[in-house]
Amino acid sequence: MFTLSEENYLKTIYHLGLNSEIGVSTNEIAKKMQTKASSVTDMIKKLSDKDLVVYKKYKGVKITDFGRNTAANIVRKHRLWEVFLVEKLNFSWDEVHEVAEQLEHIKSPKLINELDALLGFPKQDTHGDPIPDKEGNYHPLEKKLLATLSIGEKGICIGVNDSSSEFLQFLDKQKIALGNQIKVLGKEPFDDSIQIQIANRELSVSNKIASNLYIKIHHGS
Amino acid sequence: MFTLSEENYLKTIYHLGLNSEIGVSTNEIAKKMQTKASSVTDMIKKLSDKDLVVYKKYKGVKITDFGRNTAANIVRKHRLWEVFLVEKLNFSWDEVHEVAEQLEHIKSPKLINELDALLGFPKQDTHGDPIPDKEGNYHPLEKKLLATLSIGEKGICIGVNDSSSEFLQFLDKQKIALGNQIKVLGKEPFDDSIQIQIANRELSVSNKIASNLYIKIHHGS
DNA sequence: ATTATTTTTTAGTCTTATCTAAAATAATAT
DNA sequence: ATATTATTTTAGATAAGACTAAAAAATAAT
Repeated sequence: MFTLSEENYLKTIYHLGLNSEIGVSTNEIAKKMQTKASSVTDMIKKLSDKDLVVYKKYKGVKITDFGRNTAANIVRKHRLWEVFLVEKLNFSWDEVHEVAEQLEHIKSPKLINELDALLGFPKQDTHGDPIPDKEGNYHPLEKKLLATLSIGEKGICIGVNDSSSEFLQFLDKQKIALGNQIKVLGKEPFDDSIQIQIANRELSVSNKIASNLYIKIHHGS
Repeated sequence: MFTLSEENYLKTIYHLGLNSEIGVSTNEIAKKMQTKASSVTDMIKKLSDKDLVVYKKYKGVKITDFGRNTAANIVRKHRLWEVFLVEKLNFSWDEVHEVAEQLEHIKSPKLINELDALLGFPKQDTHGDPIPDKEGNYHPLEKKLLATLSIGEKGICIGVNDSSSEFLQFLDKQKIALGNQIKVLGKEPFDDSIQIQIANRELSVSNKIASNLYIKIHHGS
């Protein structure tokens, strides 16, 4: 079994390493975890001793299969708890993260599998992120950032990149929700803002917003 | 906010002090928590610094109003989670304790109050113990140990003293459940066993069992 | 190719929570 | 009242996880 700290480091390494083949650097981890590089080095050695990562001095870390599996299980717990909080306990999607950060460390396989069943085996969490199954497998959604769409393209709003309270509350205020259909009406080169149609309304959103909103593209029909 | 360790010590002191006016001794705490007396002394000082207990050297500790309130809140969380695990996640009553020990430390007032609502504001947990309200108040049930009843007395089985898996599984096997009506048919002086009638069956239970089962007495009618 | 800069690691310190062994105090027995 | 025993506290050590400051290695710049 792993400590709270080990689990948090592992999760960070897992997320940082998802979209890159090369190792994750010490500084990257330190920045993400708001800690010092020396603390990261210490912890990396512990994770390496436990075969969760492969560590080469000055070369960063790479997660092992065992580490990836362990991390996916923590992510599974985090996301299932998020769904639970929203669906069963009336949390809004900007309130769930902090509590899920705590709940993800609870150790009980039965608990999490029963929770999964209670929620009807959801495939995505409330931010549109996929929920790994018991074996750690999941299907990443085919998605593009709104900012990368061309004029005329349309799709469904399925996730966020930044899940800070501020951003999520902004979306709520603008009545932009997951599941909404979005169509790009125009793009303004001057400030890179984007004109969109969403739920029968027309809206102009800044590039910053558009860079944090994931869209699932309609293929074919 | 308090550390995991502080919360666990406080909870133990709260429980040990419930039925006695005098202070709780260092050794009592050490025994209950499976730790050493010197560790208890160290922690007692920390709890005292935080005004959770009053500590006089060599005289044990007494919990303060603030400490009692804090402890009651942890107990509230523990017992609500137990109900949740049994009612919503198909746990049996002998499986809940270990997981609830973890869940009771999750910090989120909204979480626990919504959970309370989801469960329909239960007043007792699955072992018959009362659940404190938000303010830390609760009504202890009027209860007697089965071992203390006289021949002919009857009542309802409402709680257990020992909530170890072994004991709870024994009760399940004997089909003794909370809510069952029990009548004392006889007492055997030789081994202090007790003959009872429960749900139309007659049963002889040992003194050890009878000393761990709480009965709510029928008054009047 | 040698500096200069950035990144990473090491060495040493701090805090929290634990322990053992010894000292101090309290309780008990004679 | 004093000696014995039991309890509690202190002193010092250890391990985990974090930090600062300095050294080492890798990268970038001239």
